[in-house]
Amino acid sequence: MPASNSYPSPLATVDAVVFTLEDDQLKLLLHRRPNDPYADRWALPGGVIHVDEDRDAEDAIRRILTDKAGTSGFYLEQLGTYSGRERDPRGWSLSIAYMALVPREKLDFLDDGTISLENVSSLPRLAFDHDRIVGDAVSRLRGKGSYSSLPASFLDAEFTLGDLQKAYEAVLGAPLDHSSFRRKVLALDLLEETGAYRRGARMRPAKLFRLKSGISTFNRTLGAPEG
Amino acid sequence: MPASNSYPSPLATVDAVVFTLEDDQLKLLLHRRPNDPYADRWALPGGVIHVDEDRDAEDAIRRILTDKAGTSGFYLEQLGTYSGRERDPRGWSLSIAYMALVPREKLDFLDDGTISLENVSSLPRLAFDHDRIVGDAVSRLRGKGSYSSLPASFLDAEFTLGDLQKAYEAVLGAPLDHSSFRRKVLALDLLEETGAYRRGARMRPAKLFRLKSGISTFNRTLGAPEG
DNA sequence: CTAATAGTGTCTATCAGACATTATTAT
DNA sequence: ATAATAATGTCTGATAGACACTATTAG
Repeated sequence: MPASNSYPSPLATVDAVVFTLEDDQLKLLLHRRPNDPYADRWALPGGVIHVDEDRDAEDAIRRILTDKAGTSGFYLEQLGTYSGRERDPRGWSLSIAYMALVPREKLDFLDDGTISLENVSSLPRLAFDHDRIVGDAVSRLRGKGSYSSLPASFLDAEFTLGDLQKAYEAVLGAPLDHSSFRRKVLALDLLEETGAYRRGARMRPAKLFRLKSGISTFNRTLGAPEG
Repeated sequence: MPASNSYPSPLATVDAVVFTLEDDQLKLLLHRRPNDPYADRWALPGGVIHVDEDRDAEDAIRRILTDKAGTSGFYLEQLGTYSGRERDPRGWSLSIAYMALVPREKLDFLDDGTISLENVSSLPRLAFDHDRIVGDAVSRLRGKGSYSSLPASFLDAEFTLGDLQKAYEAVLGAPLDHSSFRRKVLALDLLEETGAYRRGARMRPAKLFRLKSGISTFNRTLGAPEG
């Protein structure tokens, strides 16, 4: 319920946890802060909403990610909003946090030391409350990974079942049974064969698949995140 | 990444979708707007964040719900943030939306026509983008209802398995098999008997249970929201 | 007795997980 | 032939869903 004008509005920003897969490892994109507060500390890429330019908050984070990571057309989902008096030393602030899943090849940034890909399991301490945001993002990714086709967002449009299984394993952090994985994924009827094959050194060629339509949520679980 | 001060911040508000159970029906709390825009239209209860008074956004919505619905100590979860230039005719705005689950007896409001409980399946058209927020809230509630103990939040501290099943059925919008429900709920080991019984007219007394600890997410599904 | 809800027992189709086996390529 | 990955086959224990049955109260 938007209303009156007697109260000052808190500073509104957007931040993103950008996941990608590199060497079968789950990594995320960090940005080194040039200025105070938390100068030189790693932080999530983000920025201030431009009310004259951004149609909504999602617009704002897409603009910023295109600027900082040279990427567009990726999976993006709102994580939640982090707010309060304590999270920024400059005062009451509010950040709408997003989670993005990007294939490694779509990321294009200057490797000048201000942007870096870090392994999710060995992150440095981050600025603001960004450690907490990353924790929430990893939980969400793991959770959704077990009942949706989310991990396919890390892959190119065409991929093999082996690629897909590796993506799921990286997301869930656990190995999956080869046979069960294939059986269940194919039973979900989300993939279609392209007709082509990928050939590699000294091995049987693998069928290439692509995602069928817009369906992305399963009824059956794929891996076992827990017991 | 909170930052500079050259851009104006959008108006920041909080709104809540307050669910409750009345006559085994899923209902939600609406508030009739006294002023423009959308004067006389039903809307979600909400209000502006008071940066001098509220520690964070959750604090703000709790303050407002206590004022408008006379309730506190209920289940509250952030739904998401709705933002943009179009959602409020007065300009770029941002609302952090919450979902609350409250037992009917804990709701205490004046029945003066400005606050009302409406059946979820027959809602009037709401102000702003509140129809969309309610839709998202119902989806979330249904989704979580099938793999968590969320629906128990509608009940008092002590309840029978029959009460619990009715809560699940109201949330999921479908009848559940009596025997399977009991078997699965008890297997989850989330409940403990109080030792007492509830007696009713012409029927066998039912054991009273309470929720055990803070656990609330299942590994097994309870109802079938889909197939 | 009956009505009403509480609570238990059992059968069956399905399916996840484990594991074994066969297939196809490059060297 | 061998190494490597792709793809298929089969067995088994667990369990969701359906349904029938028994238990305990008030009137």
